Amino acid sequence: MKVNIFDVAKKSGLSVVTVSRVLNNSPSVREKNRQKVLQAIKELNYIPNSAARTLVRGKTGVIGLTITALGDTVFDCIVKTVNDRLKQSGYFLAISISNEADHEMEEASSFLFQEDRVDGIIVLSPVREEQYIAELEIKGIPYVVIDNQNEHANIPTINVDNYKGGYEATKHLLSLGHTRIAHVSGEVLFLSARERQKGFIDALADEGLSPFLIANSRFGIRSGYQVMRDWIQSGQVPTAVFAGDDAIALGVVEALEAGGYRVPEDVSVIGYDDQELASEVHPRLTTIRQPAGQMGEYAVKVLLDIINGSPIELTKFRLVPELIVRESTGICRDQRQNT
Amino acid sequence: MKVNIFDVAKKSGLSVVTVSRVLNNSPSVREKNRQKVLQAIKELNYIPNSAARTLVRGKTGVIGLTITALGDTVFDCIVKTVNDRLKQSGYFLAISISNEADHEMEEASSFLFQEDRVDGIIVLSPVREEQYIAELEIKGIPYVVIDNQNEHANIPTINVDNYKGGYEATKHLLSLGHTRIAHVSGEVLFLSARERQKGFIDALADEGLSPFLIANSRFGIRSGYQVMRDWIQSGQVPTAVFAGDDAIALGVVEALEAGGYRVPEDVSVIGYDDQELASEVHPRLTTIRQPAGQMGEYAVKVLLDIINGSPIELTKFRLVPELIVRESTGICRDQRQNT
DNA sequence: ATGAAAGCGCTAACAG
DNA sequence: CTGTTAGCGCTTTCAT
Repeated sequence: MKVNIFDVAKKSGLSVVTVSRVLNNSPSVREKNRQKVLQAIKELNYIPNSAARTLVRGKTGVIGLTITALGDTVFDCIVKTVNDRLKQSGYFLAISISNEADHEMEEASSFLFQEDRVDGIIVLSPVREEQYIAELEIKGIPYVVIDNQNEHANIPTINVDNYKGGYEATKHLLSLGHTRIAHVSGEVLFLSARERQKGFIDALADEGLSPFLIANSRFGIRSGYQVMRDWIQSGQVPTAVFAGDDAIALGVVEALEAGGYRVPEDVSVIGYDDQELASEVHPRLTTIRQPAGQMGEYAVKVLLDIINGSPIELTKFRLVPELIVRESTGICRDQRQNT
Repeated sequence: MKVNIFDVAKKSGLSVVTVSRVLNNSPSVREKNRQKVLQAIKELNYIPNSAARTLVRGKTGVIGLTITALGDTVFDCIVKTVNDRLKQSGYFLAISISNEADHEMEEASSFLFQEDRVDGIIVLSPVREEQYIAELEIKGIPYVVIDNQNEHANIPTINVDNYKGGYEATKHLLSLGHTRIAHVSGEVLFLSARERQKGFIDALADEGLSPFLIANSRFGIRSGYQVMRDWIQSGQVPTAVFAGDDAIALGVVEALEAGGYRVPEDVSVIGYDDQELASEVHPRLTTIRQPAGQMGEYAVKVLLDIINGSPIELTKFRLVPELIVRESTGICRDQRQNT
């Protein structure tokens, strides 16, 4: 049943070494023999045993990526890019969903951490960052983390400048003539949420303005909906709102429309992330795009450099997000009246 | 740097065999010695080499799962369940995103297929089903496919009864007094879309009714939006619509509200899948829930049975979906007037 | 209860 | 250009 390299050698009338050579594309094999081997491989339906190869080579050829949940189109894009880039470098990608609901410390380790199944790991937006890092350090597994929480950590990271994102989003609103601008943030527990908010406040301050309203809420549609509904009920309606993410933005839009306000005619709404949803919903969301592809690229580059022991200049990257203007933001009504 | 079992043996003053025994929880090790070994392992920070173990044992202990894209909360749930169930059985899960945009045949194989890195594979809702299956069969890798496209294929599958889903969704609308019911389907290229539509038509027929309108469209928000908008513009507004999935439903609701219709007061809308979105959007969507958890469970069970050569009674499962009533459907207005 | 020895399938020297 | 010979790190007989 199980056919191995010896079977192929016998069948092709050559030695295992030669077979191994054609397996590894060694140029030093007579074309005629190469064909014989290939032929035998095909006939026998032979597949090299990866465990044996890994054992002797000392490396697995696979890079792991841990992620906490699917259902995020930005992550999806990152993962796809990582997958492609890795393939180009001759590596395979293995993804592991780390159940964040797992009983605390119990088993922080995904299968990737166990033993030495991967040559390196990309940690994507971890919840328990410290734990992961500690474990990886101990085990001596090369890694890089994308979107980390602890800004002080001196580890290889790929991040996006959330401060700038918040700042730019607000500036966009400002440029449209808005002055009564509110912000619905995601959990301030997240560094990203805090940074976006900071950018928001500073952008306003730079114009001598202060926030019309700020709600420290949660990421998600319902959250945005509730906040906006409450504001409407209390008669406090801004002319523009900067939402902590696209889901919040969607909720805000829903609440606004339910309350009889039109977006963007009556109030403008800008999201964050540029999830797939953002360009499908009506009105299509103006938002701050995460440079997902770039994040994936850089992560792979940094990780591979570390693995190969390449001279590493820099292992901390801070990428910049991009403003995507669509339909949910427009000139401030008050402004329009003046014209 | 690299510490192996011999180092542990030396440090603990015992043989590699004994070390191996404690590694594998063999009961035949004197408690005192077990402690010594454990101690040495800890001090040396020893991690067993999985390649070596795999090589000698003949099995990897990891199950692969291929998926085409993240961003789907139903898949997310399936994957999480699979992950947990597998862990319970002592297996690890490795996920592989199969780039469907890949140059055709070129490299249909994910890293999971290459060589023999996994003991079995769960194929989740494949696009190029036939190709996958063929490859898996040739390589002799145990597998099971969830949500397959080819209804005739005689392979281990876990499916959901989409016909019943479509039928029940329609019956729900019918029970609310609706008679002018329309359907916006996903790509009829998908077996699931065709089956749902069939259930829709049959449910209507059983009441002596025929579809008010049917649009063979695509899955997605914009698609639902466009179809509904066109219907409204042409003055053909149903009192209820059965959407091929939750995204379509969301688009339909948006178009309806943009057109001045209220959901569910003026027209009822039912979705399909019960994506996370469904319960977050306003109004919260009535929908047909996919039994995601169950799918994961059955898939693992079937696959493990195949791997273990257990006497297998059945390898084809057809699970039943569930109607989740929320806010987007209500009594037909005409009906209400009569009461 | 413990250990010595024989591989698991493959590749990396080192000859020829 | 091709083959012989050692292992890679671990588990598994088979003794003791």
